Amino acid sequence: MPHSEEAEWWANAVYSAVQEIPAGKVTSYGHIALLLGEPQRPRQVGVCLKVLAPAESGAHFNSDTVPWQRVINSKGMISHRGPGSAQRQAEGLEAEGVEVTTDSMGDIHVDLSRYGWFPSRLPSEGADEE
DNA sequence: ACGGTGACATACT
DNA sequence: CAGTATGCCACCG
Repeated sequence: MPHSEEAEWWANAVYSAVQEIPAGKVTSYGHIALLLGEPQRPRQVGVCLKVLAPAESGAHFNSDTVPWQRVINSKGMISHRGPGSAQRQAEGLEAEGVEVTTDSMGDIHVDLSRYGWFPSRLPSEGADEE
């Protein structure tokens, strides 16, 4: 878990925003940051997902309640971090109906023009508050 | 304690 | 058009 209130606010905001991504759609780290009003912190979006609690942790936000797999980079590719984790992310997306393609180099692509979700504001925010 | 690294993106060279 | 630099900040050694 985060160690400061700032970090916790940020992580909370990131997870909430990610939960707004409809099933079958994907968005980018940078866009999440943009929606949160901090366009210069796409990396911290990734950091939050990296430190996201495991599903069995019982935390409010965990890898089971937050569709972290719907967040990819702005080029529409899933970067290979751990062995096979990118593959798992791709499979999860396919299970939601997102068509993914793997090129000869092993890079997994998602067609953002078809599956990209890039609203100018979070639907929840547009409704009220702030 | 401190510096390098990283689920990224943009700007500059 | 490809490589380099910078911002951001939690995490790891």
